[in-house]
Amino acid sequence: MSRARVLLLNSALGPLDYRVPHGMAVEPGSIVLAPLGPRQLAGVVWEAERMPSDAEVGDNRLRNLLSVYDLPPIAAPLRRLIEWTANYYLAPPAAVLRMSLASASALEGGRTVVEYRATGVVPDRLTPQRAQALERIGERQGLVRELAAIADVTDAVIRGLVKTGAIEAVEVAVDAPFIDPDPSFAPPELSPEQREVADSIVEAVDAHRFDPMLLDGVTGSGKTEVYFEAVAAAIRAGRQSLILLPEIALTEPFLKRFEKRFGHLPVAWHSDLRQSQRRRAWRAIATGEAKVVIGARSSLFLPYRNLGLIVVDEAHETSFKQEEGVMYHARDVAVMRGHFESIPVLLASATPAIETRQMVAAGKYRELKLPGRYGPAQMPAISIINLTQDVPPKQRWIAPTLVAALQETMEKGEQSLLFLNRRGYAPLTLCRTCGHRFRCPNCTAWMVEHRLMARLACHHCGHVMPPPAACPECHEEDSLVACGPGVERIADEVAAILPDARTAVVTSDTIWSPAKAAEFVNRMEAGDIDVVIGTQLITKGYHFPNLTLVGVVDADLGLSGGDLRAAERSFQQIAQVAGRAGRGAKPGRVFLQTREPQAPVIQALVTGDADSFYEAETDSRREAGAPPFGRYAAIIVSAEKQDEAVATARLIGRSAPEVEGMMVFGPAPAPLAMLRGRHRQRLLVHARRALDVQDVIRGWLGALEWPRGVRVAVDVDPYSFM
DNA sequence: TAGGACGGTAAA
DNA sequence: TTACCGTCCTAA
Repeated sequence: MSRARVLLLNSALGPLDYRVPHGMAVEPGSIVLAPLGPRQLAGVVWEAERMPSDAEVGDNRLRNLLSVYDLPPIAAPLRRLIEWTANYYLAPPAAVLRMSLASASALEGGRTVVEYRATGVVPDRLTPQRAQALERIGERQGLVRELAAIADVTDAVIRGLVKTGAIEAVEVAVDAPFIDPDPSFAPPELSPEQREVADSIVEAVDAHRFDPMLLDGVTGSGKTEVYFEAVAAAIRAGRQSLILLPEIALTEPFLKRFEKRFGHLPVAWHSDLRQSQRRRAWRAIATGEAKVVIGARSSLFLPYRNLGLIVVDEAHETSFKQEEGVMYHARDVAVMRGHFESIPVLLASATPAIETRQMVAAGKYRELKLPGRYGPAQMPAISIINLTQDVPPKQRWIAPTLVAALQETMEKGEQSLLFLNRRGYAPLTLCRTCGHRFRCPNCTAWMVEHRLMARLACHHCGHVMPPPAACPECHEEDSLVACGPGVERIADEVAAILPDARTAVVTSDTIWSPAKAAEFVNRMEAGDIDVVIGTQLITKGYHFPNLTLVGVVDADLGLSGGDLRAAERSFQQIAQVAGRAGRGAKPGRVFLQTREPQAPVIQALVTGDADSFYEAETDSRREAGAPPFGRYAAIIVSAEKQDEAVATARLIGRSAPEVEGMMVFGPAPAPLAMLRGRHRQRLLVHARRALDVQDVIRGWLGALEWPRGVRVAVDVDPYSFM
């Protein structure tokens, strides 16, 4: 009797054992359909010794597997990655597996239609109509309606012929195949330095060995062109490449660059794919048809048939950290996948994370440096606007110096960018009469005014309401005032300063699809926009040669959060947005508006001395035992009833084990004490690096029980402390 | 007594 | 997670 351990697509369940019926062949990795109670569920056969089950079930109680899907099995390196991810991030293995089998419909097969063609069989009764049909159809194949049209007979005649066997049905795949990118389509001219770096990556691809690398070069130094050479090498070697990007809404310019280099588009993978696109992409990835995949972080777990290279572009981006469900960091998991697959992993960034720099310093990652900007472009000059001296007028946020710079730039026919990482018109609305503030009913957050949509919106749960005419508290009319600036308000200010300027607001509210991104890029390139006002969405990957002025409206904003990465993130964000200026032949200027000109971040940006800033940041992390020198894990308890959340959090706090090298802080109400209608409490675990803190937490929480409806999530290596 | 809401539990 | 079952309550 043959039994198989199966990991089903049900996160609440561990692995279950099944009987393999006679005539069915399975191996570890086989994708199978299994009965579960009254239902049927897909799953993957696993090595029993690697996936312990909590209760052994006797042979007599096993049920038969129903079928094996006609798909390549999940290969061992991916199975190891799924195990590693589940173990490291304290997630159910099935939850990780679900990311690999991301499309239920893809398992069933590609979409097909039934077409018809002649078989050569002559029907018993060959009526004139039938004879005419067979003669005219000849070798042709098509839908019934099409054949009837060709033969100039009715559908019924064709169907009659099908019945007699003179015409047969054939299933035809409707999904058009993806066209392979051509590695030799338009190779770039690389500088000698770029060529050297590219060759070094290509060598690693050809050697098919695990080789984590940091590709470090200022914005505009041509990192993309360089790693495209490695992608070309992988295509030539017949292997697949995965390029991970942080945001997919703005991949449009990236896709264009790819198409220019390789002649065809890559296969895209992100959460906004339609079901049919998802199915088609998944199958192409699993069969090896997709040679290059551009994807959001979830593309990391897909079952590539023969992966040869992973690139993590803008690797410093914190959006690679998944903040719900399986809370993994795509950058780190990418390196693990490279390890299991024995392939190179390239982390590309102009502003690498301290964690990544430390891996280089420790000799774990190799560093490849691109020295300067490519071609004639120079790095922009960065200057400070001290907001305590160069004061904007009341209810305005752009200082006179920056106003003058905007005017000059526009007069020269060049483009400007104002950066403010705040969506909407104003972050807070209050009543002048009674002081009432508009709060989200589901979250600990203010309702943000969006004039373009004529709504107040919560940025955490999506709750919206029309802007009220009167205060709901004191019923005073026309008493509501907008407090503070958002990008929409800055756009109004620009319109007041430069009445002739053509402006564009670029945020996730205005650029929510690849088509919108393309439209914006086209308008920008055509010179139809003078001033762009944007959030961090604009910091990523755009290349506008005529953009010569960047103004950072509030350079201090990123420091307010106060979490351990605030200064670093602030530096990265401003350095990235500054990098949008002067990417063509014309030199760029950058102004930082700040109230703290002496802050280390600001000084590092102005002097260009990033190294000492990073050194100081790294030292302070080392002293605090913060990542990457020590580790954190957050335990987030949430429930609809506040007392249940508090009680469970206290129970967890009380039960914390005494472990050498580990400290537990809290519980305390989370900064976002209420989110989407759930009350939240947090505990923070700090551990020294060598401690297997996951194992401790597993044992600790595993021994506890809490009421239904209370959720306890563990965020290993947290990035958000909200 | 039928039917609905709720909570607990099994699923191999 | 989902389906099912038992318990308890209410309306008829």
